[in-house]
Amino acid sequence: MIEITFPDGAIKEYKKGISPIEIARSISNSLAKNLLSVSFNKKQIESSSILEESGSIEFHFWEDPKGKSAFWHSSAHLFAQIVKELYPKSKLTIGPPIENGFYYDLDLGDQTISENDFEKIEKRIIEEARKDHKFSIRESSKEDAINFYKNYNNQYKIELIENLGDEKITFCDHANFSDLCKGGHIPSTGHIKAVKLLNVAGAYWRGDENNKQLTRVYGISFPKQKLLNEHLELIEEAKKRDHRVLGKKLKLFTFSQQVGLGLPLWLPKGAELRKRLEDFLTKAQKAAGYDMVVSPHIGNKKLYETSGHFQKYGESSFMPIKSPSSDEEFLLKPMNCPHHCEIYKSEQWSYKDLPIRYAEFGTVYRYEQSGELHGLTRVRGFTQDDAHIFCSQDQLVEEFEKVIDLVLYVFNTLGFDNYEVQISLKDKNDDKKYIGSAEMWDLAENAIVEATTAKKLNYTIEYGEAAFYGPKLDFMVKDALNRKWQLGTIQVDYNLPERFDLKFKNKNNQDERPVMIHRAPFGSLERFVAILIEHTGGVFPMWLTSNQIVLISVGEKHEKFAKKVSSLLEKAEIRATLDNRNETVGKKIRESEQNKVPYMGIIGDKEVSNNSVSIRGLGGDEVGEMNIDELINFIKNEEKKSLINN
RNA sequence: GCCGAUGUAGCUCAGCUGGCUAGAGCAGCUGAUUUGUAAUCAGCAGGUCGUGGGUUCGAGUCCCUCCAUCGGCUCCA
Repeated sequence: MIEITFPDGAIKEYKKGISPIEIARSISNSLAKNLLSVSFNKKQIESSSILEESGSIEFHFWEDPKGKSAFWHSSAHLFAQIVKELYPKSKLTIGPPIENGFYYDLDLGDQTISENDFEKIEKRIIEEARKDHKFSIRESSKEDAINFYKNYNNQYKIELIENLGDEKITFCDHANFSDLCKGGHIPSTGHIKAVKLLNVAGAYWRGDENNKQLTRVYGISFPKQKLLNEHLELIEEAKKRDHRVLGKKLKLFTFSQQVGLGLPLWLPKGAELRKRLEDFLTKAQKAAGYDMVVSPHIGNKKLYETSGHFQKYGESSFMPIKSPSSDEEFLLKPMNCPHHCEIYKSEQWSYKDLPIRYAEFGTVYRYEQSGELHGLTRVRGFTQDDAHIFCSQDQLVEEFEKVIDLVLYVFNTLGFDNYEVQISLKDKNDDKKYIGSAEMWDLAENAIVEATTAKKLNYTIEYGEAAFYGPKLDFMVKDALNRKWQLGTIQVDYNLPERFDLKFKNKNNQDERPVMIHRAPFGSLERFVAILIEHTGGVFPMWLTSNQIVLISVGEKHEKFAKKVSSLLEKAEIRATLDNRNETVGKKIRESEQNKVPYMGIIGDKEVSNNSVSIRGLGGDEVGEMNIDELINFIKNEEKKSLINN
């Protein structure tokens, strides 16, 4: 007998050799029927695996991410089976579950899969799923496994097997199909009731640009058709929040081919919004002891050679600008740090002066590859809310923590509560990508981990994601379609102070090197506004919106009073506009709704005689009739609330 | 940069398997209407169908080039 511990702490005895699905059945049939996957001693296994020893068990269902992942993993197997059937010459490579669905990378040889083929593949998948094939795991020797794939001439799988080392090699079988796989499947294909292939894309083998490009097919599957429909509706809804769509509708920004790719043009409303964000951060930074500086849009190439940026990015950047008179060359400023280093160097510093904090809304230009441009989130000209802190080693962790506070303050005020905190360290196996000594890197990495831990942030560590001069702490936020974007970033840097020979006098009147913190709470104004649009759906908080209230006059005879209200609101510094066009009230309200203006003030006979305005909230909330002073107070109060509440 | 898809008026889209002067709604302009909580009515104007080439008696429609956009990959100081 073996003892099985359940998540609630209950312990039950079972016969040795029992499988998890049998245990589930012993509890209830419906439990077994809905069971998708199982963890035994925290490790996800097959529900048909034989249990030889005591341990803890946890059942996974659709509602559980581990259940979904087993479900999508298994769907990828089914997909692969059908691909091999419809495209016999194709070679399978890898096909993992992802956050929303699964993908499979295929080498199709001279064949192609296009979106037109999806329907027939989906149909075959469901036909096959209905046959309720069992998934079963089978061990294999390395030799047999390699021979199996030699028959298929599949060098990819062979490479995978060869890289497995001494691990046990297993296949997963279902129907007449086998795939190299380490396990974690649903019991049988019958659970898969709906499948949708989403798109095809190119993807490099093992993620390396120098390798062959494979065809990646993305898909998603569900245990109920209804869930698929809901998922597709959700995607449609999310697309409506796309900042590129809303940015156009709300007249915030535009692009022009004449101006150039990835070079955003801010329209008046967008520029206003952006300015308000800048003012908000400027105020917070002033309170946190920052000083504003300004640096030019170009800099001598030598500046970036000193910093090391030119050696790293020069070839793949905008080409240097030559001056007419001599052989000097300038670069469009790709980052602000070297300029701030030179500003620091313009004076002598004592330990008593530190930390020095230079902030600048610095516009920079980077030649991003054309395929990477994406609305406002990835552009070639953008403004960083940049700052550089020069401090002593013993101030470092405290300064870093203060920056975390500032980033969190910005995120909280704007309602970004779903951020991920990522510590980006260097790739230990590829030192060539980085500059600076191992000791410096250790100091920098430790400082970040220490400060992040002290702030009790829930972080993940990503190796190989560091900047070339130092590790960083990134705050990642998702867009409407769940794509992750880096917004806030904080970086520790020992390298630039060295390269620029920065110093200060310490207590013993000796020269000492400051440490540098690079930081940007927004990341860039462009990307931040993009994500803000997608999160708010264009309904900005009162303090930020460019138009707080639209006054709507009912008829011509109300215009005079409406104008008076309008000018009184403006005098009170309320952002109000007057819609006195010769249109119906219904139409004016509709347009105000579409423009996402938070409040509408209706002015007709009643209001003129009462010396009042009737207020309607966005979405149809009736706020009520109020006189002008009340209205001013109301708007002011709403504005204040929107800034404090979050 | 790479893979795939797409590109018709300011915007959203129709235009089947190639066949007369390319359509609609919204927006715009003009006029009528002076309006009470999500679209008043009528008229007008607006497109060398992304670009350049080719096939054809004939191309928005088929083929190729380039450009741009979208979804990914790679990259992201």
